[in-house]
Amino acid sequence: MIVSTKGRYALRVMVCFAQRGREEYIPLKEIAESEGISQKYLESIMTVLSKAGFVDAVHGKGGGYRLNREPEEYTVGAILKLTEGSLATVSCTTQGASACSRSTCCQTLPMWERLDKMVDEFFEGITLADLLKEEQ
Amino acid sequence: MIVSTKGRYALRVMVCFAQRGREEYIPLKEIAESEGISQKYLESIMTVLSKAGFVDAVHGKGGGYRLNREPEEYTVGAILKLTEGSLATVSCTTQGASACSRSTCCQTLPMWERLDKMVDEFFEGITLADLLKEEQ
DNA sequence: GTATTTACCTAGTATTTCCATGGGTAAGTA
DNA sequence: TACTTACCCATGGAAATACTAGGTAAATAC
Repeated sequence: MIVSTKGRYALRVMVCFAQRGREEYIPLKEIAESEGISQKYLESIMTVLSKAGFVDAVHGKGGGYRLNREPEEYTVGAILKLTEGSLATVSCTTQGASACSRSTCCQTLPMWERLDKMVDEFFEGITLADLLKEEQ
Repeated sequence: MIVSTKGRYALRVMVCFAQRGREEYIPLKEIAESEGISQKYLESIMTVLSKAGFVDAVHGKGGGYRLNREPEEYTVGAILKLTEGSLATVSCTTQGASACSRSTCCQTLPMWERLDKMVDEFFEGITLADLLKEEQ
């Protein structure tokens, strides 16, 4: 598995906010219920999104969260990298060249690097606006 | 991370066998030492490769393992699927359509399915022979 | 036929990551 | 002042990961 619930939840929630527009603030409780996600768990995810400036937060009644920018301006890659920390497919490529003693002669490393690049380009090529258009 | 050490070790070991040809059997101990992998851990991986008919095993002195087929006939995908069990990037796509109650209306599911397909085609498009040619 | 070498089998275990849960505090609104 | 909301910190269970340990069975060499 390359993406855990944390990143997947973050993405789904961001899609929700994108659908709702930037007119009003939506409380976390509402999003958690409509998406069927644990409210407490979602809190920790929203904190990350908020601190990174992906969403705008307001306390008190009538408060909640909303997007800070237009859906076109968020790539799936940016959201996932923020919440997941890394999207590396193997640890070989994450830890830098010095981590694995065999990196200089490893026959499989170039393949992992190509895969990482491909996955990164895939995620960077999709925005929230693209996901909104998605139909089943 | 999409591929754990188990799959990565399996791949590296298969490359080793491919490099050594099918003339002689190579004992696990030799491979483990040259690759710097725990001998005992590698045992469990070789058992899987052996049972699947990917390698041929012979007991006693002069015994060991060797490839059963030519390097061109092994795709990276086949080796990884065998040892990792699954190469699904998210659990949404693994557990079948019924697993996630939101699969029919999920705005992100089509993206995960496209990613899975892309990754699968990537791995299926590379053989052991291709890895042998790899240069750093 | 005994010793050695190798693969094969079963079980256990320490560590880490994942996926939350619980309880409180601070900020803003009616 | 009461209420609603975001924010903060600590804890815990479950599963996976990456081994480790100790034995058994098969083949070969002497």
